[in-house]
Amino acid sequence: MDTGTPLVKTKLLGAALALVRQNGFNATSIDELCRAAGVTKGAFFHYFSSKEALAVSATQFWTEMTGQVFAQAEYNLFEDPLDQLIGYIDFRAQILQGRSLAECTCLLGTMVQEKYDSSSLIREACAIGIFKHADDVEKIIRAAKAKHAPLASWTSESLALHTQAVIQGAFILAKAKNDVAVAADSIRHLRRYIELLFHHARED
Amino acid sequence: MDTGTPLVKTKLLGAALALVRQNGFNATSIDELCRAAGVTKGAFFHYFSSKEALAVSATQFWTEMTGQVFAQAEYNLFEDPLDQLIGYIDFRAQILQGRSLAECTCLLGTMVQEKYDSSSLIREACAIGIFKHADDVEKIIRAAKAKHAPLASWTSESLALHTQAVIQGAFILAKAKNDVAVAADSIRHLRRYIELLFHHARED
DNA sequence: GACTTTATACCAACCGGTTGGTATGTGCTG
DNA sequence: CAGCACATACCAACCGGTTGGTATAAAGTC
Repeated sequence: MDTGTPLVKTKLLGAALALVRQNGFNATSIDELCRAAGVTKGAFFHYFSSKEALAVSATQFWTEMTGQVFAQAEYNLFEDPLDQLIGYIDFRAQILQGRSLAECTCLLGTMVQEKYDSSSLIREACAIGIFKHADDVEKIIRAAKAKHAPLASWTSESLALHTQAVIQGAFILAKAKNDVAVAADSIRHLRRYIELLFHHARED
Repeated sequence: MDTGTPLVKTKLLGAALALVRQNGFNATSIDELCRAAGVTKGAFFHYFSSKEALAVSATQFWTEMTGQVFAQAEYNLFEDPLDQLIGYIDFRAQILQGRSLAECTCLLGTMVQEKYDSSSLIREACAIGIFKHADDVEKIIRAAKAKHAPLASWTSESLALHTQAVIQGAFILAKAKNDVAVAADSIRHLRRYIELLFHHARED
């Protein structure tokens, strides 16, 4: 069996996801990372040329991982694209349940806020992950719009981006309050907005 | 004239706002802070017992500063509370115009994302600032709801928090894209949501 | 198929610079 | 001359990154 990527590298990336989501990127030292992964520093620099390179790899790792989670989620099986969209929103809310903040928040949102100005490489890598996911959501929205609200003035793209903004912002409120419930509340507002948007369009 | 707070302390706090918004809290060193403020390290530790204490002071400084900005904004003069609310949203969008990311994003959102798990003091200080502002918005929403949508099922509190989530999330997308326009787009969706919410209520 | 070469995968020790923080000094004010 | 408001000098710990090295295995050579 060949997994393609060596075990040590995967362990380092896994440790990076956990530690960066908990303490942020700058506060996570390479030594700490190696300790968590049970790996020496030499191994780290064998696989990553720098801490910045690890960050970029981590965003790719994250994007693949989460991409699979969403691709395998139930809501994709719904027939009506509007049901898929609402299903996606509900799925985002469901992910919050029973999870600690570090377990349910977004690595990319966390990292880009720290590094957007100091590392264009990391900023760009985060952007790719975020907007790729937004694009997946946009496909659903576009189909839903074509079917239920073809004349609506809003674009599928801007609504897709808005869903991501709400979710990212919900995480920040949750971190401030140290309680994921407030994030679920905000996602519920997002759900209602989308319902109103499509409900309104049908009445036109 | 006695400003109450010494000039050196104010200069340090001002430098802290600028540097933390640009590079984050962890990436901002005390030396760098002193250099930017034109002050020695001795002066820093004369006014702040630790870097953490500076962070807490900075959140209070920020909350007072932004509190004044919103208190003096035009939208407060509108008669109808719903106009005030829409005016507030537009004001938030307007702030983005012509400003760099570091100049228009929220210190508290930036800081709480970095420190929510590692410093409960900073987390709490950020929470106070964020939820105080949300409370100001809630007062407007409560008045608007009483007048235009008294029977609506959503609470003023959760809608106020949602406005803050959207704005915070919009900043993250803007940082990822390195472009404030995407934030303005999301705030426009927030505006439409509120309009739909109140429009819908009137039809009941 | 024995022998050499080269590349890979790691490791422990170490490096210069920076970090948050301190200890001590100094000038100014009442 | 007491005390506050700073300035200077310094420190141990930690930072990201480099070093010189070893063990293993694949690849080329005769």
